[in-house]
Amino acid sequence: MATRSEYATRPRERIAGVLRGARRFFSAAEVHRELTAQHVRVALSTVYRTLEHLREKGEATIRVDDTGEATYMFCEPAQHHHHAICNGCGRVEDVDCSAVEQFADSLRNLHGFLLDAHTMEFYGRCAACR
Amino acid sequence: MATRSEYATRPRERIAGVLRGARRFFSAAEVHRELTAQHVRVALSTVYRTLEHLREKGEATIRVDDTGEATYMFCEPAQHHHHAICNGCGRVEDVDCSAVEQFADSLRNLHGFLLDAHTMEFYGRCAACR
DNA sequence: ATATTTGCAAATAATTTGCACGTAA
DNA sequence: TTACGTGCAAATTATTTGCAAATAT
Repeated sequence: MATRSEYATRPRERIAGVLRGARRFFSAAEVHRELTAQHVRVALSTVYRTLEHLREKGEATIRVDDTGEATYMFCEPAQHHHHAICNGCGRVEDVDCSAVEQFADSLRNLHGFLLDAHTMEFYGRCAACR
Repeated sequence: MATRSEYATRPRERIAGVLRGARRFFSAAEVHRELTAQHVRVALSTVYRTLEHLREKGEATIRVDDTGEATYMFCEPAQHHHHAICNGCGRVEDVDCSAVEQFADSLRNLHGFLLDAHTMEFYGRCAACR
């Protein structure tokens, strides 16, 4: 027993390589396109499975963009933080925000709402793109 | 000229009626299911078109949920505010948050990031559900 | 009248799945 | 070996579109 998965295969390495290439979110189609450009043939379904696999391992974060497409990015365990996404290059910066605790209090006071979780994203221009 | 659309049709009234029924987000499928339950026959494509139409008119807000499904809710012009979504009943409460201005400043100072827009959502239990 | 809206069926797009074959350990 | 991974093609799901018929103004 103690069946642990984890085979280091070429397709997986290449897919992870694409994510490692830039700190931004990639859709399965983008990863696949990138690999094709590198003359690496991988099935699109494998890209989907691998991205989901990375997420299960906690190595990647998922984000459903406003068109409904799922995108992934390498992202540390993420002790709660938020993302600032550049509209120019897509680069993502982590934003720690402890001030959120205050929101939680006012939410309870003003709305009687008990906070379990929250998401925040900021869009704009990173230092390099503006 | 001055071609203005806007026909008050029965399907549109019924679809709007569903949204009016609860202050929460509905997917096209949910609206359609609801109407079917009310013995109102409307094409699913009409639901899609009508929801999108309501959004264009500024009467409804769209939200792509974590599964990638588009959902809509009636929502006032929305002088910038955020949503507190109940995990129990889905009810949505508006959360005004002027404190965000402060975030904008620290973002610029800490990351050199110029903020254009942002989104925030809070999940938890509303007063009625906890 | 006539411009807009609807229903229906077919087309897309993103994602998932079944399965025979390939491969890491 | 043999359990896990991959490719491929077919199946799902959510959403969109073309077009003739229905409807609001």
